[in-house]
Amino acid sequence: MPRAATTSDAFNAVAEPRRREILSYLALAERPVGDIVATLGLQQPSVSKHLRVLRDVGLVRVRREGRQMLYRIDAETLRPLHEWTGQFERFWKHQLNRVKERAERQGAPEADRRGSQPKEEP
Amino acid sequence: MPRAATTSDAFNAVAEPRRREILSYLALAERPVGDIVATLGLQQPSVSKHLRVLRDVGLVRVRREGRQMLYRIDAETLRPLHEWTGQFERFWKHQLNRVKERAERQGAPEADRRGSQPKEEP
DNA sequence: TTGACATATTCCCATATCGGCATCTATACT
DNA sequence: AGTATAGATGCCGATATGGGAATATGTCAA
Repeated sequence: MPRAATTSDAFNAVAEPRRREILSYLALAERPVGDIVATLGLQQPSVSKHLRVLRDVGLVRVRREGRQMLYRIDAETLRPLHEWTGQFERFWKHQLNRVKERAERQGAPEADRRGSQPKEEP
Repeated sequence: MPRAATTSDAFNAVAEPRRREILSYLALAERPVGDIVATLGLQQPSVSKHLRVLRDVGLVRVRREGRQMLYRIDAETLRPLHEWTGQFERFWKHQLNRVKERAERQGAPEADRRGSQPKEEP
């Protein structure tokens, strides 16, 4: 079984750096494909394909405007990603954790062991 | 050119659902491989491989304890991901945006056009 | 030592990927 | 109608992937 399709969810779609760049760029404003090509310095077909993926997972929306296609972001789809990562926020939020980690690693000699929770948050 | 390696960065490593599950599980406490296998119901070799990837990108750390390998999360690596997605937070944070979007799409008829920024935040 | 247990690594395979290049479609312009 | 412009799609090839099964490595225990 190969890797999950890039279009399977936002996580996979966003794994590609170029796609991230495109999204960041589109966060500024709605833009036609040509602008993306010019700004990011990618091949036009390449951009179209990336946009296709982003479109399939619902990260962007399109709208025709004469011969151009105007892409705008639909970041709502990115929310789960932000929230999922937020689950681990406590691990970096306060340097306090560093202290705690050291303590757990060195101190508390054999108080708890395999199977017990090194309680991260009291 | 194939997709970037899963070990190329946290974005790619985390694109795999099973790897996300493992991380969430490890967020609770340091755990030996066997616990992960039992809890997530995956094959042992599969878990080992996933852990290998997570290890390579620095999302987890290992420590030997007798015959078991105790894995613990090193979520610091996840921080860039959280921050990158945070860049788009304003798109969902307040419903205000919905209002603004409607306004931009319909109102302001032909004031700005191709090339001008539909300023998202005043 | 030998054996049992915990985990890691290797090999095989079907598949989706991204880039490059060529081509197709759709709209506009004269 | 004919041409130019904006984008999309199709085909190709090299490659890393994740699952499965088998096997290897490492540690403890008798």
